[in-house]
Amino acid sequence: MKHYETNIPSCECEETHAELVEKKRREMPEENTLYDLSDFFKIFGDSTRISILFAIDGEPMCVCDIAELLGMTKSAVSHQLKILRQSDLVTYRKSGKNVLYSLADDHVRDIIECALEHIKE
Amino acid sequence: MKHYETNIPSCECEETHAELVEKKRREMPEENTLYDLSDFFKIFGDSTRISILFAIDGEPMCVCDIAELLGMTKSAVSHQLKILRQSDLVTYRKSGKNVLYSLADDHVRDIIECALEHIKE
DNA sequence: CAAACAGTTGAGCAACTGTTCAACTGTTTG
DNA sequence: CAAACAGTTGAACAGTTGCTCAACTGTTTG
Repeated sequence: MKHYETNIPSCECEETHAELVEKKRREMPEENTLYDLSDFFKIFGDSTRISILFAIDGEPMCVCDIAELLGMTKSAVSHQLKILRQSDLVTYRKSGKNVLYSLADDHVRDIIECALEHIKE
Repeated sequence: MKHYETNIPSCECEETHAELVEKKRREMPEENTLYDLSDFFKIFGDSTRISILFAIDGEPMCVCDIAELLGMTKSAVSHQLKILRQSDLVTYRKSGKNVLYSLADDHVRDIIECALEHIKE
């Protein structure tokens, strides 16, 4: 669509597209980075896990209490906590019969905050 | 399980848990906010969509070129673009046979940047 | 106008995901 | 020690999701 200068228009167009694609290809992040990014967002892409993160924000909570707070079974909560644990988004410490979960770091809060701002529009 | 007023200690513990749960319940965001948040993150939780967002960052691209860049069919890309359109994360304008997609706003960049920082640790 | 191309769309399918259920471990307490 | 409770785990099932395929619309170009 650009550069019809001399005579071969459709060809020029092809070139332009190819060039743009090549430029973009060089600018793209590594494939692994893209997978890491989407995997990271995937964790937050479930309302149960988001709820758990809010629940344990500030003060740690045990599985039993989280389950009651969210109106879910301990099993369901535990399964989700496992995923959050494996992603290093939460930490835990045992306290007698209970296991107290807390947010791993402030970064988690930041990202949720960042998204909350986008949503409120 | 509650209000054994006078003498039983384990009951005290129950009370504490119930109080914590109630406190947390008051601090939790509205249910709809939690769904909105997770729905929002869900969009980013797919490597194809993340790739598309990176692709159209800076300079707009047509569906055909995005497809070539990512090594996917136009159909697959179009399906994902529809989702991104419905979430207001991208905008588009027609240009002859082509449809040029771009990022809807800088907010999108911010959030991805925010997550990228968390990942690099 | 017809052929070629860009893009969209709906149905169908395979893969994935979240919850439930039941069985299990480990700690506390009578 | 046994009962009760907190938590974890794997299998199974239902719901969701992303890609493919084929058919379609709309624009350009010979």
